[in-house]
Amino acid sequence: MAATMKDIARRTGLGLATISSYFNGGNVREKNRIKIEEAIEELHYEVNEVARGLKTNATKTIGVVIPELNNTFCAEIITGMEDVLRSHGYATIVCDCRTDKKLEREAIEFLIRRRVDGVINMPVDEEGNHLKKFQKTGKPIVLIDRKIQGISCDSVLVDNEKAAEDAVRQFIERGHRYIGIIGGPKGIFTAQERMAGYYRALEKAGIPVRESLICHGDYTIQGGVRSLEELVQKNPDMTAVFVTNYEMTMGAMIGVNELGIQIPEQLSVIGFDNLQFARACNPKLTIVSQPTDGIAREVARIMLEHLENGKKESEEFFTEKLQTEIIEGKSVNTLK
Amino acid sequence: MAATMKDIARRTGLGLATISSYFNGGNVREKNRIKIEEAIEELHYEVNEVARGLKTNATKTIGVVIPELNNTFCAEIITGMEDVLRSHGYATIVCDCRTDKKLEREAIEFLIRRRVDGVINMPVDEEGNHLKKFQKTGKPIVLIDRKIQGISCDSVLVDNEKAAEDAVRQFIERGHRYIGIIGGPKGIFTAQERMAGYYRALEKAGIPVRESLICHGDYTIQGGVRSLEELVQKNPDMTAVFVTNYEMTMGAMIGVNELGIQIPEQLSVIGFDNLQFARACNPKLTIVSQPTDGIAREVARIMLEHLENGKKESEEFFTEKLQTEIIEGKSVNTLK
DNA sequence: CTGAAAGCGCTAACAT
DNA sequence: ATGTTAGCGCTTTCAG
Repeated sequence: MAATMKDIARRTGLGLATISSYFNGGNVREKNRIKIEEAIEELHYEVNEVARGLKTNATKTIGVVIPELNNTFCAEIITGMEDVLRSHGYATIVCDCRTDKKLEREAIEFLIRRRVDGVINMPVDEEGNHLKKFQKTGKPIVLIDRKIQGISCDSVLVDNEKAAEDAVRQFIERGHRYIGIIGGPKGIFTAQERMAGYYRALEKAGIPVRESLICHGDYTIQGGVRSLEELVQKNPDMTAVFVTNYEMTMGAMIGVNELGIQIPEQLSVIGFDNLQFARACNPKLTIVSQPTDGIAREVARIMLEHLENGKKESEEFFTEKLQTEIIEGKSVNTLK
Repeated sequence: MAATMKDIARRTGLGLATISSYFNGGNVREKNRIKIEEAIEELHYEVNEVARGLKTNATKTIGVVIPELNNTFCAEIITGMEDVLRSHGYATIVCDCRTDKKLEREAIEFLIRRRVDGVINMPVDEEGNHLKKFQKTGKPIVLIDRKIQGISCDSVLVDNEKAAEDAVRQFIERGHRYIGIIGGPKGIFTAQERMAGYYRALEKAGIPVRESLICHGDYTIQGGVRSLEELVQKNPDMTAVFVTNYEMTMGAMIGVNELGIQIPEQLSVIGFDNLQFARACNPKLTIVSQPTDGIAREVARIMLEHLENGKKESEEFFTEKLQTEIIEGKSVNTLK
């Protein structure tokens, strides 16, 4: 068994409180401090955070629930958050709910049982029912990518509608009129926003919407492949396509390759996320780039603020909206 | 404050042991079971795993320490492991050590303090010093991608040497003689093995090794870009290049694009990992594919076996070696 | 500055 | 089958 504080108390002849005080930054006589440190060394003592957590009712652990770890956007966000949280002594338990509402709810319950100090969630269930129970604990929740009515908490979002509008306008300005979109699942907030941006850009330009140019993918690579094939097949006159997340962008490129379509001569493309992938494409892809690292650090910062300063429930909750950026490649053709 | 077992004992008029027994699969009279369930419902009771962990000396938590979460190979492994571990009630704490030995050691200490039941590690420190302390707890360790002398534990590896040899032989059989390699960091085990495979393939074919064709990257995208540029510049006669991980493969493709090199006419390429990326390249990339999901599930399975069956320290430790596969694309030219 | 003692929420004997 | 009780390792009064 691992050494305990009792062991080191016995060994040094000191009382428990002194040892505890040593670990919690209290004042300990120089002579005793040395004795304690020797004992720690010899006994290979390591604080038991579990016991500490039980006593202090704070586990120094944050639960993170995301739809797919295997999605670059999510993975990048987690990397950034984990970095800052751990540097503040917080552990991160990541739960991948596979874009499944039931699993998402179970993940939250799992985290409640483990008494995490806070939850960071990129929600699948737009109703937020899964969060109600955690909300009752009074511990902080920070949402990524979506605000939820009825759950009072901070949210860090991206201006998805503007991102999509900008991308589509880019096509329009270059003379495109038959512009396809590979959107996300209808139930997903970000997907709805991006779709709204598409509509708005067309509307502002007075271009009529054609149903067959709109395709709802599922944010996966295979979905991207299928959607691209479908769009191309249904719309021989389509000159441009906007793809609304990274996985589907990769899928669309696969489709383009496998169909032998030339970019941008036969088809102009604007993708989403992952600048490096865009650079690796030939020709380089124009993409909408989200500030992933900024989101990650912002989310972690907000969470820490709640945790350390004990931000009260009564206070106002923030909704931060970060801006995206279009990184130009050579995948958009200028017509005429 | 959250409800406790005491609360539900009071509410039902039952004793603590009965409640505990209810939660741990013991026999409880039908009438009481109903009362208990009602109380749970009304009080929104959720088991406190922290307290349980303190008592049972088992946190049902596994620590995972990896070099880069932001590396697709790692992210995929984690996804798979987390899936099976959580379905068995285990939480996963992931620590990204940024390929830094000091951070790796700190991560392990962090996990020791949190009393995780086991550690899964894709080690950066080839000496394994960081694991010594955890080893003393007698709890299980499973290593990914590398075996470490002196640390007795199971390991799940990939046959890297053969993987590289196969790839290089593929070039040789198609008539290539000036074959470059973008290897990994010299200190990394998998990188050494892949490099060894390169040497072996050349040796078997009687092709002399030329130093300038060997480049040590750092397993990052930028490293891949730089390495490709360097190889091309130093070796005007190079006709093929083998890239030894995914990130550098993407980097190499970026380099190829930015230098305007035609694949496979001017340069043949074999990459590593990520079939989907290979498909998205134009032309489709030939790659060495690792069985990531297989590794993930195997690692998780081994860990669970230790945890549930209490596999003894005295027993033999396994070293499993999984095979890779070459997925052919159109990026390898046949010379004359 | 240090020691003694209570208790966080749970499990696991041991009684009944 | 159910109740009682003693800790698990720590923090935190409260005394001294």
